[in-house]
Amino acid sequence: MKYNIKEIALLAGVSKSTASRVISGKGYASPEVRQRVNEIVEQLQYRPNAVARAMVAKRTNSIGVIIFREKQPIVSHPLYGKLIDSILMAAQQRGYSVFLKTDQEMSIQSTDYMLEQRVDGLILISRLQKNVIEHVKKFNVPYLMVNGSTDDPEVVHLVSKDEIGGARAAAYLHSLGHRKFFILAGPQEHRSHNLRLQGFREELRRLNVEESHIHVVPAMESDFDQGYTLMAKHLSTFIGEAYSVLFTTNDMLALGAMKVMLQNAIRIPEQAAVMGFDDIDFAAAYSPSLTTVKVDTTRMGRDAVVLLDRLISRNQDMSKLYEYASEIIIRQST
Amino acid sequence: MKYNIKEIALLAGVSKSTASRVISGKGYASPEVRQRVNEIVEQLQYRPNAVARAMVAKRTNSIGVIIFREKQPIVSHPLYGKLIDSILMAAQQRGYSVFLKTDQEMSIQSTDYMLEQRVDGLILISRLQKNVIEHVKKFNVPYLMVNGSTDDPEVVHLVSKDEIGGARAAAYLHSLGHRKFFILAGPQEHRSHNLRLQGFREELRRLNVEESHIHVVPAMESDFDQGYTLMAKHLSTFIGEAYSVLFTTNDMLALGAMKVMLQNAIRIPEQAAVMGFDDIDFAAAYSPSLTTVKVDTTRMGRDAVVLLDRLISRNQDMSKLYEYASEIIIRQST
DNA sequence: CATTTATGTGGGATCGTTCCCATGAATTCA
DNA sequence: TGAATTCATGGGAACGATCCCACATAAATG
Repeated sequence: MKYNIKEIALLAGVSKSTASRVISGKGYASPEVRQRVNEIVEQLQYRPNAVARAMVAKRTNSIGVIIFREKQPIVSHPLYGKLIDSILMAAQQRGYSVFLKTDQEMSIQSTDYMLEQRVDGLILISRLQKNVIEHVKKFNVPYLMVNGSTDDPEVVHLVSKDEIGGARAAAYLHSLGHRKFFILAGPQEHRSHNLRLQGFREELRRLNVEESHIHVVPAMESDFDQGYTLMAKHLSTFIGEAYSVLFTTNDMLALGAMKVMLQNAIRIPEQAAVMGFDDIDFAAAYSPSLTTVKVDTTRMGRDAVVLLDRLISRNQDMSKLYEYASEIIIRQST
Repeated sequence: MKYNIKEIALLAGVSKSTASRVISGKGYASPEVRQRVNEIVEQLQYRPNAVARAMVAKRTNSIGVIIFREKQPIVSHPLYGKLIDSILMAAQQRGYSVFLKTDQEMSIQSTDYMLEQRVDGLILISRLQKNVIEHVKKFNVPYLMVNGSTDDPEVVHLVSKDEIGGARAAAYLHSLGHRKFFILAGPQEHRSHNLRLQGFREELRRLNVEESHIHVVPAMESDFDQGYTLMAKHLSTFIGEAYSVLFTTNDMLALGAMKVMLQNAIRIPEQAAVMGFDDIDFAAAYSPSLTTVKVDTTRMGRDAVVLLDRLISRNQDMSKLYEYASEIIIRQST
């Protein structure tokens, strides 16, 4: 049922070398021989064994994507899902297969089986501990990071300009006339949450908004439930002190908070505006739809593959840091 | 920088056979030798080459997941994302790596590179053409289908009991007192959409609901935008003829439609109730949250891996059809 | 003390490709 | 016509592991 190239060669009446030349498409072979071999291949539905090929080529034509989740599943995460989607698409276009792996604790082991030379390169997504980078480095497998937090100048990494995004959000809200800001800030050990908040506050300072008119509530998680819970808890403060706008460091928090507000008959945006960050699909779908800062995840994913591909071919020195601008998407919530 | 077992053996002062025995953990080796080899392995951070291993073992310890999308990216699809998540989790637990591939047209080629013996088995998700199954069959790679539409009794497939789910939804809505039903029905060539609609109508018939009190609007797509567009178009009918409830064959359609209703100040559920199908995460998050029929995707994904694993070990005849019950989740929209 | 049995170890074939190199046949050129 | 060149093919090593089998050596048995 399963043939190897030797059998194909035998049936075509040629040597396996010749058969190999025809099948792989490199090297001499006369038209007649070519035809004969191809016929047999077609007839028997022969496919060269990728493993054996990889063995001699020292190239598997596959890449590994490792993504670190905190608690929840990650593929179904509205943001990371998009990222994976675009990575998948770009990789397939370039002839790469994709190994996908998620891991809860970003332990050294989680990368281990990717380092058994079964992938040509690695894309590491989200934050990870320093020792893991060290570990991966040791194996000199080409790799890069997307939205991770590293200050290692040797590591190629793709990040969004979260600080600028935060600043823009602040400027935009201020321009609408808002002067009292309520903020739900996701885990500060996360690069994005941290920078988004920083950028936002910085800009408010620049705009001379009084410090006492800025209320920051720290969030331990960054999901819908957390947004809901925190807003429910602080609703009285929010209303009592008449904050006119809520800014959150990601969309999920915003949507969760918005749900509380809607349940309490707060009219959005008339009574209070809401602005998130990420532009996940549901930001547009929610009612009212959510004004947010869009991160072009799709482009980041595509670029990650392109860069990794280049890294794999080792044919050029490249810069290490790639930053992605973010864009304000105005919707009904402001 | 990269060592092979021969070099490890040399440094440990043993033959590669002995080294192999220590490293793979099968076969004799004296404690001293064992220790010596392990030391070298640790010191040089040696990892056996997975490709070479796969070559002789004829086992790659990886499985392929192929998922067919119509237009949009699929991983970020709220339902399929979940499925993939659980497959990933289960596969990792069992020591499998996962190749992920999405394909627009479910062409024969899309499975091709999975058939080069680089995976031990295949999980095919969503519908696919008949000839593709034939093709995969030819290669006798173990495989199974999740939520695909096939009547081939030889193919192992996992499906949700959509018909029963539809019936239950109808019964539930009827029990609430609804007598005029407006339905948004997704593409009928899809197994799930088709069966959900059938089950729903069947039950209404059983409950003696007049045919003229059932209005079915066919949808070409099954996403948010489609739900929005169709509801916007048929809103006057909906209101004019005083339908008291909207049922859709999936949540995305429901959410899209709900947005139109909210924008037109229709009070949900007082004025009109809405019920979807799937129980995607955002069904709970929406405001008002959506009553729906839950499909236990997580369990399906896990089971798919378990079954495929069994199929790979070829050690038992197993039944071919696995059906998953669905459960009504009551929320604010009804 | 000879023989069997247990205990370790190493040699070499094997998996299915690719690719280098040698070799033979056909063609071109002086 | 003989040498150089091109064209076409095949032999065999290599990739890096596993694993069968043979072979030592030591321990146990009669």
